[in-house]
This record gives sequence, C-alpha cells and structure tokens, in this order.
Amino acid sequence: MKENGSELLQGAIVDASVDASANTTVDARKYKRGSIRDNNLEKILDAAHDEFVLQGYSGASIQAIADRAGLPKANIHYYFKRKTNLYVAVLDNILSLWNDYLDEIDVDDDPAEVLDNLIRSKVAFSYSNPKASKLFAMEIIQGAPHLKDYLRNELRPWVRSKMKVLDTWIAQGKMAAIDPVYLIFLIWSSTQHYADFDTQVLTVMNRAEYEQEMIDDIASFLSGVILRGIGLEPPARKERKIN
Amino acid sequence: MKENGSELLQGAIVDASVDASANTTVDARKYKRGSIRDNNLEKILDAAHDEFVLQGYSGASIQAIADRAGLPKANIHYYFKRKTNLYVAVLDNILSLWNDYLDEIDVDDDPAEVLDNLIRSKVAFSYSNPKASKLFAMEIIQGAPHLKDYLRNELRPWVRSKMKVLDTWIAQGKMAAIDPVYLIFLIWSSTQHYADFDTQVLTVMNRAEYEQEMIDDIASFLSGVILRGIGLEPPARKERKIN
DNA sequence: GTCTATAGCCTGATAGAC
DNA sequence: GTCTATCAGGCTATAGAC
Repeated sequence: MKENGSELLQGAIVDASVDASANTTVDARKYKRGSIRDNNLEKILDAAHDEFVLQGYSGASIQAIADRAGLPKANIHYYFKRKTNLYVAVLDNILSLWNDYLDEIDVDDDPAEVLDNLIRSKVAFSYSNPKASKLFAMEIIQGAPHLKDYLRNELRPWVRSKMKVLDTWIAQGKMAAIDPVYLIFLIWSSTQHYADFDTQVLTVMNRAEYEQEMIDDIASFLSGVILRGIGLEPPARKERKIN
Repeated sequence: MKENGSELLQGAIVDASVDASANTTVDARKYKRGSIRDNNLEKILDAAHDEFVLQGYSGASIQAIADRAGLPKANIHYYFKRKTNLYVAVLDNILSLWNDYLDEIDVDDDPAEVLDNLIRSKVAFSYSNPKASKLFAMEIIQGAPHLKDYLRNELRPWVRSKMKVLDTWIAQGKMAAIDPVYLIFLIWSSTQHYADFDTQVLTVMNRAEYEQEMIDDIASFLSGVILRGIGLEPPARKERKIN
C-alpha cells in the first residue's frame, strides 16, 4: 500500500468512470510519476483509507481526510468529485492488492506445498496490510453495497477455478474428500482474523503489537492444523520471502 | 435476540450508568414485563441494532432508528439520552448473548466431544444471530473503542481459563501439542466467518440464503478438519438440540 | 491547479405543550 | 410518559477569486 504507484492512477480513472460529469482532467496516465497530482492522489487515498477504517464511511468526514492528507478540503473534491467516488477508489486500490494473491495453482503441483504456501502468504499479507483487510471486511459485513459486482464477476469465478483443481487432487487421492469451497473459506477466515480482529487478538494475548516471530508461529499453526485436517502432511518449514 | 426480556432491562440500566444526568426513571426492573416501556425498549434496541449494522455508527441516524421502531424520534432520546448510550446498550445486549456460550468445560470431559460441541454451537449461533455477530465484528475491527474493557476484563480471563484445560489435555497426551490460544482463535474465526461474511459466502456459492442442511455441512466440515488437525477423531455425528 | 467562502441540508439534541 | 417544533452545529458540495 505504500509503493503502488500504478494503482493510484486507477483511483482517478475509477472516479471518472463513476461520475461522467467529473473534472476536465485528461487521462491520469499522462502525468509522470512524482508529479503534484500523483503525490496528492496518493496522500488522499492513504488518508481516506485510514479514516474510513477508523470512523466508517459516514463517520469519516472529508475535512478529517483533508487534514490527515495535509491538503485543503476543497482539493479532495477537486480530485474526487463525490465522497462515494473516493471510497470506491480506495476499495479499488485494495482489490488490486487482493488480486495479486489470486495466483495460479496447477493440478500438477503438490497440494501440501501449494496450500502451505497459500496460508503463509495470506498470514503475511494480513500482517503487512491490516488496514486493507479491515476496510474490505467492513464493506462485506455491511452487505458489500459497492462490491456485489466484484464478488459475483471476479471472486466467484476465481473460487470456482480453484475448486476444480482441489477436486482433481481429491479424485487423484492426494487429499481427503472435503468440500473445496469450505476449505477456501476456512483459509480466508482463519488467516484474515489476525488482521481484522487484531485488537481482540492482541488484547487476549496481552501484547502491544504483532512481532515477526508470532506471525511465523501463527502461519505454522494454521498450516499444520488445516493440512493435517484434510489428510496432508505439512511440508518441512523453509524460509520464505515475503513479497 | 427476540425473546430476551431480561437483557432489555440492562439497556436502561446501562444508559443510566453511562450518563448520570439521565432521565428520572426509577429502576426499570420495577416495571412488569410487557409494559409500554419494555415494549418500546425492545423495539428501539432491535431497530438500532439493524441500523447500526447496516449503516455503521455514524451512518445510523436516530430518525432512521425511530422510523424502523415505529416511534417518534424524541422518544429515542427519552429512553436513551445520547446516541452513544443507545449504541452501548445494543453492544451490551450482544455480549449477554455471547456470554451464554462461554460455558464451562471440564478437564475430565472428552476433548473431541467438547470441541465438536463448541464448533457446532458456534456455527449454529452464527446462523441464528448473524446481526449480533456482525455488530460485534465491526466494533472490534474499528479498534473496539467501546469494548476494550470487556476484552481485557472478561474475554481474556475466559480464554486463559480455557487454555488451562486445553494444556492439561495436551499434557495428558489426549491431543497434539498445539498452542491453545491459536486453537481458540481458529474456532472463533472459522465459525463466525459464515455470519460476518454471509454476503461473500452466499454470493460465491450462488445461494440466496443459508439452509439448515448447509449449516450442518459447514459444522461437520469445520469440526472434522479442526479436530483431525489437532490429532483427534471427530465423534460420530449425532442430532443436537440448538439452544 | 489551488483554496476561501458559503450554500443547503441533515444531524443530534432539547424545550415545552399535551 | 409522549411527541411536536425547533435550535445550533457539522456535513457534503459548489461557486468563484486567485
């Protein structure tokens, strides 16, 4: 969420597409990186993200977002004509991060290796992008008013394609005959919990914040329990690069 | 959340305790059940719960709550002097439901039986009280501004007492040597997911709403995977009363 | 492109008749 | 106990000077 220059441009594009009567800006891609525009867009999106998570959509005032971004309030309206456009742009930013994890897994891969990898990636993602996870969670909990289309047109097809691979593995006797979709939900819920409910987790564990060691423990625990739970032997722990 | 006459009274008590300058109402317990007061309190708390979940705290207007409850706006202020008091009363209501599930488990019990029971209870609870789960989740995600004390003074001690039991079972060789606290988080997250993220789950599965059969499947899946994952054999499925 | 000033609306909360 | 009428304040959004 810090070094995503390209996605930021999407923010402006989303805005323009949401509201046809938007500003007269030409395509944002024309601007070179580091220009005032790019810089301000990044500041605004980042500040908005924080405020939306902390205060909710209605609770986040444009004034507070402007203050956090260090810009006058009217500038927010200059870049994003309406508050909802800004909110959608922030969500869009998150989805582009999300989609990086919808990576391809192949029928020929080793199930234990792939699932272990997936679980560790998701835990690492929750650790490094807790705010993204939280805003996404709040949107879904409230009934996904802005993400219904995404769920139906992008997430559902992705899940179905993964289900196919898992079903093949089951047919080949490589893992227990469980319902693949429940396994996907289990991996999502158990890993995201540590980002979304960090306040609860840290309070119960009496910690001020997560440490890398704890994150590794969590990943190993989840990978171990889930893999054994579906009849796989968790692969020996190896050092992994967190992307 | 429909037939909890006793908790409703807590709403008024919470209100009085939160704001010392509250109304001149004498102790709510004096009123007999079914009185106008009780009825209105129930209507207000129920309507407020819905609005808070759907719109968030700031997005839920007292006017909207009043409309949903079928009462004039000023009545809300009569029963709950301030908006935050009403919100805290709703949360308090939820916690009383929650606490019913903090049941005692004994060292002499059979681990597989107890955990299977716990998982099935939690799934059933998510199914029958999705809104309660959602409001609690939103509060925690936003940093638990109103529930910090609850987490520290009630939830944490409860978790610690359960950890002891689980540790004993591990010492007795009854289950694999895992970290008990991660197991508790795993059970919470994987079961609550079906309430909090119902929109995502139902969209991905292309269903309009949950059915009892699906809930049973989910409970069996989670119980099976988690129990096997920690070295236990899931007990044979038996019919259970949902309380 | 930037920012001040302000319009217009809706909010939470209250006063006071019934 | 109930409810109408109203207030002060904060909100999004815009117009227009710079």
